[in-house]
Amino acid sequence: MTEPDPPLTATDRLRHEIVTGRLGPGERLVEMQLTELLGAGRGAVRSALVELEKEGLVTREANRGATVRRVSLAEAIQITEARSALEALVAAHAAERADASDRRRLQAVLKEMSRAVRSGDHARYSELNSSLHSELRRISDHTVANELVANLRHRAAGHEYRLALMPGRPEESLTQHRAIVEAIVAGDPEAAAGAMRAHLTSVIDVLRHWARVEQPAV
Amino acid sequence: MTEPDPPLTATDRLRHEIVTGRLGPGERLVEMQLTELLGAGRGAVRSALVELEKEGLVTREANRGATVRRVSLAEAIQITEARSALEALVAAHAAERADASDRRRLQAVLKEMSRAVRSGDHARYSELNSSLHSELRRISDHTVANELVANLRHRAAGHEYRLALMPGRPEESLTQHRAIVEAIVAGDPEAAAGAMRAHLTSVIDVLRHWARVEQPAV
DNA sequence: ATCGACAATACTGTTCACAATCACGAGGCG
DNA sequence: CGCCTCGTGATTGTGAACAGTATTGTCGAT
Repeated sequence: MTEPDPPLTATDRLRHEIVTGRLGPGERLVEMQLTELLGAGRGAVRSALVELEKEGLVTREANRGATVRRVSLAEAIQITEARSALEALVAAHAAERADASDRRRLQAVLKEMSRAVRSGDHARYSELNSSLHSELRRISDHTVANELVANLRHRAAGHEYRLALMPGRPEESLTQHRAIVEAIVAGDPEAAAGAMRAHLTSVIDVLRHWARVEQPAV
Repeated sequence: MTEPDPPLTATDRLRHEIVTGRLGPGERLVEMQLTELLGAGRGAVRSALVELEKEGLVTREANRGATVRRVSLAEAIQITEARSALEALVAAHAAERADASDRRRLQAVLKEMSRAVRSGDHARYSELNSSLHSELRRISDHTVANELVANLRHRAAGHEYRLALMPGRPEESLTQHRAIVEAIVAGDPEAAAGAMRAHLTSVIDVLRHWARVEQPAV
């Protein structure tokens, strides 16, 4: 009810297919086929491809068509670095602006996350993680940074879905989130930015670890 | 000869018209008129409008057409904050990767900037400023962050062109750039990031100053 | 004179057909 | 046997016409 009108566009649908992995990296995106898949005219499909190219989810070569973008681990690291810089900014702003009710809500989400970790409920934890970020987005009220962050999260989605499966990772992630929330509740922008950076730095470390373990190239 | 093929697209031309101010904020962008201005078909024009909307230079309302985006001072500040976070990252990476020849080039550019300030040559200084950023972009080798920065610079172009005209501003800017270059030459990522942040923080301060001086709204 | 219905206008959004381009493979030629 | 040339098919890129929608101007009633 709070949302007045979410008329999912063709672009939204196509993006969803990509970030959820139903259209895998390297897959060809033929305009005519997408018209059926998305139930839209070729014009709308073309427009969607142009948009998603700007978002970094799709590559297009002249006269050769579009494919789902293949993002290397090196690029995933860059994406997360950029996210780190921007989310630190968001956290700092949130720390400056959070009022009493905001703080209560953040602590409530955190407590639920803690519960989800104890019971090993990954799906629930991931969902709460989204809630937390959503709260930060709202509180920070930093449209520009938040828009860029949303884009970057989509881009790296293919690499980050594995994070939750790492043994011991949820516990580590939880303590980091706790540090972030505490800094914001304390109204300390510097600490909030630092805690957020620390969180994403640890994500980057995991990615780097994989870079060493897995085959370097395809 | 060094550039193999720069076939300026319709999008590039339209973006140029906007960032240079030849198409002012709020101006209506009628597709049919743009076909003549850009020498392209309506399809290409539509595509360009979609792209520039994603870049934040244009707003489009359903069935009501597109206009040049009006970016408020508050938004310009947000844009510069995001730039600050990302350019700090770029500077840090540059500090880590710069080799001997990179350092020489940076110092050469800096020396020329100093000369341009002494002779009061604003145009030359602005040009060298671009050169410096271009060097950082190359040295840092951080595709993701640099792409976002380029976008943000375009967005705030309408507000930043006035900066150079402020009395005493070039001198202040020069010492800040010197600090950045010195940190990179010293190979100190933390210092480089800090110096870059300080530079853009001072830009933000100027914007905030204007926010108080000028009429809040149009 | 003010307001509402209603027609005229000016666009955008969509569809269709066709031209342009590229990948692939067959066939000729050294 | 390798390489170049030339069809052929698939797919993108483009132009023109048409439909849909918001805005503006007009006219009559009150």
